[in-house]
Amino acid sequence: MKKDDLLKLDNQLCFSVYALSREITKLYRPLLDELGVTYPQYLVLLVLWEEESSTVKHLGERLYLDSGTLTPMLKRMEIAGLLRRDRDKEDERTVRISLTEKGEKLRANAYCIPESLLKRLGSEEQEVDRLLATLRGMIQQVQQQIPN
Amino acid sequence: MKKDDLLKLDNQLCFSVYALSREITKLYRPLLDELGVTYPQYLVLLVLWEEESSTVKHLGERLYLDSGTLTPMLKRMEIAGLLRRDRDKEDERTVRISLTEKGEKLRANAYCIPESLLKRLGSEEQEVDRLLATLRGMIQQVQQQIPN
DNA sequence: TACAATTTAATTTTACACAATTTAATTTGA
DNA sequence: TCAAATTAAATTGTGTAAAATTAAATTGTA
Repeated sequence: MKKDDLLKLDNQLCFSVYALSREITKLYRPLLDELGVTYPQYLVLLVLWEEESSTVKHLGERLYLDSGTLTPMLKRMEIAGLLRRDRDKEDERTVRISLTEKGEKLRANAYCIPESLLKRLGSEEQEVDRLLATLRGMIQQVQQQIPN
Repeated sequence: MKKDDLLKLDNQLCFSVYALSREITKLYRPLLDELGVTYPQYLVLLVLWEEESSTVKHLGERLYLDSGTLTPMLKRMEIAGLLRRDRDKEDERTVRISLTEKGEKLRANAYCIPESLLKRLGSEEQEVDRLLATLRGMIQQVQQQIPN
């Protein structure tokens, strides 16, 4: 790549990833509105649908989000009746997160969300899996310790 | 894919894209801090470094951002001395955006930013180009009119 | 045992994102 | 020509993100 091209917007991997992420969020929004949740809340629910119970720390690890983002989000989800936040008795720093019935029930109506993207892409499952693996590998690479 | 797997976080393309985008932003942050700009401001600058002059509308088209996001951002960049915002005399709805000398000078120190990602990924240029093309195609696919 | 170090979540601050709405300017069509 | 429709940017309101900081709890070590 010529040096001049290095700073062209269309050559920025970061921008394509960023823009795609936002476009997917936008695609999902009307469907998520029907569920009554925002996109990051949907991601929280995905984790909780997989696991009986979680903690703020664990959700943060799975979603690469810190408690600055999670705490207000979880509070709003608690207020909305989707989950409960309980201080762990054995270690009071830890806050356990568990779904309510209401939160669990939402799962049944959530299949349309990933399906909408797969339909839009019209790709073979294999292609999607390969891309997923690529992206996950990249996340690990980017997350590596900064040598500075 | 089994129906049950459809809602697993690790199978969500949307999450991988979202997480990667945020990790790249995080990687860039210290470098951008030295330039004195945020990541979205960096994207604005990339467009302006390519073009003599732009408008809020055009920046929005290139970056898929609306004026709710752009206007405050551009205002802060104007205050920081990076660019100017001028009402177009022929169509007063239009606001022209142009770089100051200070804004232009930043370009020379910006090469390290995309380079940091390429170095972290250690990929061949061809691989990156192919991935870029894939992601750009996906953006178009997701952006297509909603058939509802 | 006492205290320093570390951990967990909460809080504070700043900057986005985006839907909805508003304001002002321009274009369109009768 | 003029009102209706459309456009461009600004504003409003809500919800993230993330760095920095704080408060409380727990762990590690002398």
